[in-house]
Amino acid sequence: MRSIRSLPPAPRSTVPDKREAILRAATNVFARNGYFNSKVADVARVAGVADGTVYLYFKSKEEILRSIFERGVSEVVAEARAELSTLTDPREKLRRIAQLHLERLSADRDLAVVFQVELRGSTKFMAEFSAAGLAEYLRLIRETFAEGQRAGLFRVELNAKVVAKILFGALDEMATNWILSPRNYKLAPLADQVLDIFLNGVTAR
Amino acid sequence: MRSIRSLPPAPRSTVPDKREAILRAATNVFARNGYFNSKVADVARVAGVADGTVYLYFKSKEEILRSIFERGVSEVVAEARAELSTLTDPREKLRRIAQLHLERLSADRDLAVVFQVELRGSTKFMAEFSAAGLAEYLRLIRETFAEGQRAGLFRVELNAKVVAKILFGALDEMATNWILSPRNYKLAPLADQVLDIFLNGVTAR
DNA sequence: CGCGAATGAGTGACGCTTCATTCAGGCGGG
DNA sequence: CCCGCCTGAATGAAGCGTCACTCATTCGCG
Repeated sequence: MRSIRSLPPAPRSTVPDKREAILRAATNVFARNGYFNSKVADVARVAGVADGTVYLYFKSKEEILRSIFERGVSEVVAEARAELSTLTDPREKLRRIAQLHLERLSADRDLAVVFQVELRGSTKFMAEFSAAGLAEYLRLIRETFAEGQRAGLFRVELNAKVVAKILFGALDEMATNWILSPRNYKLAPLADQVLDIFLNGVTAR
Repeated sequence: MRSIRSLPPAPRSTVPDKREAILRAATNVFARNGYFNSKVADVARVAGVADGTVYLYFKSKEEILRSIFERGVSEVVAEARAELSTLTDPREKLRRIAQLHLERLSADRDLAVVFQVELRGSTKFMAEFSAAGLAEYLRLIRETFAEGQRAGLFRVELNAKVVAKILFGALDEMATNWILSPRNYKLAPLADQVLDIFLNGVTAR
């Protein structure tokens, strides 16, 4: 295991918002070492605060992870809903969802690692993830698809729930592969390739 | 955290192959509590052996997880290759791959949890997983798809790598959702629904 | 009786969390 | 205008429970 010590602590004076600094640091440390292998002391060092300070802002190590997760989900869902209101064609909506999904993950690789890998690392977090954010996200996809079915664009015999999972799963796999790959390619353009195949598969003829 | 103590230890005499018993027990315990929250002592109790005995068969706790993973992957790839040799149509081959994928996971829920959740819980295991088994599995899908492209069945402009990831991702999401769902539905039939949409999306017209 | 397999209590390290102490800066009285 | 008081934020050393792993001892079979 590589030591975290190689990273210099952030200078004391440049950290105005401690809570924010701790969340950032934690995202970085968790992404590098994994949640269970990360020490609260590492997070504190990278954040430029003392160990004890972490506990002025978070009840426990676990709550730090939960906070990273909650903020990420609420931001992305809000952004997606806002963007979608400007579009009418369900096909364009789905395309925009896919683009946002991959754009957002590729914009912050550390956050992406936490979401794609660390959050999946225990049934407990997974269940939470599933119950809270993922469920709502899948619902967004499902409803958009159903809208397209009613408009006669998509095959009506398809189960919207299953379809939503297929699209999400395909995007999720793109993201996970991108994180694990040593190659340095662009993630976002894959959204269009996925949508191309997906729309072809579900379009009514 | 729920105690493991509620499970009675297996009777001493009924455990002929200790290594096998430990692997089974570990799959069960890891699936219930997560790898990092599981104690070697729990695994030993469920396996019906003493703590120390675990170390006669495995170098470390981590090696137990690795062994579960290696056996699972090698079995499934071997089975898939054998089955595929009896088929000629690439479309049928892909369908069979998808069916096997979901059938195998639904046949052993504990194993499925370890594969879908626990194995993803650290970039380290993920990277290993990716390098070893998953890469080969994706290659199998990709080559089968490319075969169909050469035969004029599938759209030649599609990137076979991306297509393989889409199919895998969709199946993977079905599996993960099934594990996390409290509902008790059949996983395997979803393979056909996924393939239906997938083939529709990639077929040359 | 001998020997390899199995045991499980012990150990040492580790890391989350606590809390007695320090520090910084706003405020009021002289 | 200055100074010392007070408050709450910040500190970081250490307590304390937890667990992976070890090894001296026992077991049981041939």
